[in-house]
Amino acid sequence: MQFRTIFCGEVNKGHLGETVTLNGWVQRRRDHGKLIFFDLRDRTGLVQVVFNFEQDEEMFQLAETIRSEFVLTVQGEVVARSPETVNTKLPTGEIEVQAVSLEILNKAKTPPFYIEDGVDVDENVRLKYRYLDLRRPEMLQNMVLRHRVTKLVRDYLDGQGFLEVETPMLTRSTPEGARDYLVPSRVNPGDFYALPQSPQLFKQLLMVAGAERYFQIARCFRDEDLRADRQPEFTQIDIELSFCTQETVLGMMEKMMAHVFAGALGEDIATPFPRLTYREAMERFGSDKPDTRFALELCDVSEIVKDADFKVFKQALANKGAVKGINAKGCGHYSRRELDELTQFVAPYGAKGLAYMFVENEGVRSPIAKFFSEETLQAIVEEMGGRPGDLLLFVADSFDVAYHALGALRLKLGERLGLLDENKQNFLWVVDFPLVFFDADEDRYVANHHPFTSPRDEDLDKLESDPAHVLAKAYDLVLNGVEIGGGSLRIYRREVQEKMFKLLGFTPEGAREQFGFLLDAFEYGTPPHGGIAFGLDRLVMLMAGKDSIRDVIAFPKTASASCLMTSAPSGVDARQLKELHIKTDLPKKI
RNA sequence: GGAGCUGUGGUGUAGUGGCCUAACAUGCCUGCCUGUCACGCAGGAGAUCGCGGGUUCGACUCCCGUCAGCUCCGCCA
Repeated sequence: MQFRTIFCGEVNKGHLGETVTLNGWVQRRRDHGKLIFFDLRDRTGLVQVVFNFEQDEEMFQLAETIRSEFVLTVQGEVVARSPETVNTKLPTGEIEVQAVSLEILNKAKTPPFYIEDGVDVDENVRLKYRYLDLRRPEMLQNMVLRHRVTKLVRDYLDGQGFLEVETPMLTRSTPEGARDYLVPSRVNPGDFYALPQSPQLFKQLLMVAGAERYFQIARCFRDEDLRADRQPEFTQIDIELSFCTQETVLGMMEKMMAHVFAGALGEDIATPFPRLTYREAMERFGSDKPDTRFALELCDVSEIVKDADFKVFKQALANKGAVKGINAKGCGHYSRRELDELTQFVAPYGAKGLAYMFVENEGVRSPIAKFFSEETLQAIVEEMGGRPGDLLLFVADSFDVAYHALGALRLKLGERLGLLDENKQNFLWVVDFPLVFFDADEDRYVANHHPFTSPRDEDLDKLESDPAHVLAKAYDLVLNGVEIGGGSLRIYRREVQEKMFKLLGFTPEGAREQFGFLLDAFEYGTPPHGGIAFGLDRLVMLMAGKDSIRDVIAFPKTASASCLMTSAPSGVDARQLKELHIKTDLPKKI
């Protein structure tokens, strides 16, 4: 007989008296001799199933053989639990299912770890048995959240007239930017495709093609070292539109974020988002992706200390650097050991030391206090808003090092002082990025964003004379100190694009060889256009409250870019290599 | 390319030179149990302490190397 099939987590008092069919996995078995309870689990949750020896001896004996993670189909009557046996911890705790038939669809080996939330298992094991890890409700919820976010994005963009278009995964390698993943071409021996770092050029060509509004949930690949928020393959919400201004893009994206957060988390996000210029972000927070959930802003005391006779500060200023500080509010009790720890913390960012001053009722206590006049010390304390009980920390170095070190230190202090409010969603646009910066190693200008980013109109004339001070029509979206998206208005005139390539050190021939198709396209009526790309993994990670994008990617890679489940990457057999005309040249293993 | 942390039954941990014939919890197996829900009770099996070398009378413990995972710096247009 066929009964209504129902999800485990959705059985409720409305089904009382009904006989239903349940499919799922055995979460836990509680065997009382002549009475057995199971928690049956599916995507939606748990429900308790009861087997009674007296009701059906044969079925009871079958039930006795069942173990964790067996796959069952159970038919049974939904009955109310007596008040004293209600389980208030379970959404389905007011009812249970009295089994009338049982079929074991499949047995299961004992899993290497318990399928439940909050298990503390080595990530090696979780990744090797990812299919079991994903059974845990927490991980399932992350997948559901990710699905909802992409659906909300699609719905929103569809409503705005965007077309979802797929662009190639096998594309041309470009030396600019990150390392490419290369794919050998069998048909063209010795030639390689590259997997896309982003669909950048294709989306611009779609604008030339008249698509006007394009988006894609696009997989991107970068062969660089990994981090908690960086995987070799990751997903972008890639967006481009024609006939737009920067305001059009930012306004539309703010609405999209509000739509996504409302739909997926039920959270109201206030728009418009605050904006900071790149310069202001660096000066106040030492970062181009500031976490504005807490203050602890950087201060510049260069002007105040410029005449003081302290060698470290003097030297930094003589080298056109700066003396920057941060007021660690309420850290006046820090020990020598804690200060050493902070000094060690900033070392990898290039800071050669960390000067400190304790603000006390009697004045400033510091080993370097003797180098400054009383007035200077007072001016420093005043500038930094110091009150008794505060600790003032300083880095004197180049601007780059001072920002980098203090920006990192600020985050560290924010974390230590418990200032990272997990209930806040602080969106922020960072705008007016420099178009290029000078790379001393390569002895040339390098695009800050990418070579297709448009300079601001008012800076066009500086493109050749003073490129370092040209600002770009570029913008990043930052959420709680994480860069979740970035974009720009693009260059759409051939002559500007050629100037840009020249600035970046391309010869006309070199530019033509690599980007000839783009330059050609620009001659056939290219509309002004621009766009943005969001890191879907990072966005979902933040929404899920996780610290690593691995938790929101179904099958992620480890820090050494390998998959512990499939053992990718792996060697291939000689025949495959021969067919591709590839010889490996590896150092001999000892 | 560099730095740090971690690696002990299936899982999570304890063990910092002889107390280790490696402990605890949980899981697993067997038996008992009709209202449990992290069920309970009794019994049992299960680990060459990541791998290789060294120091030592003696190494899970110290040293060197190596592998794997994690975190960070560099890198990531």
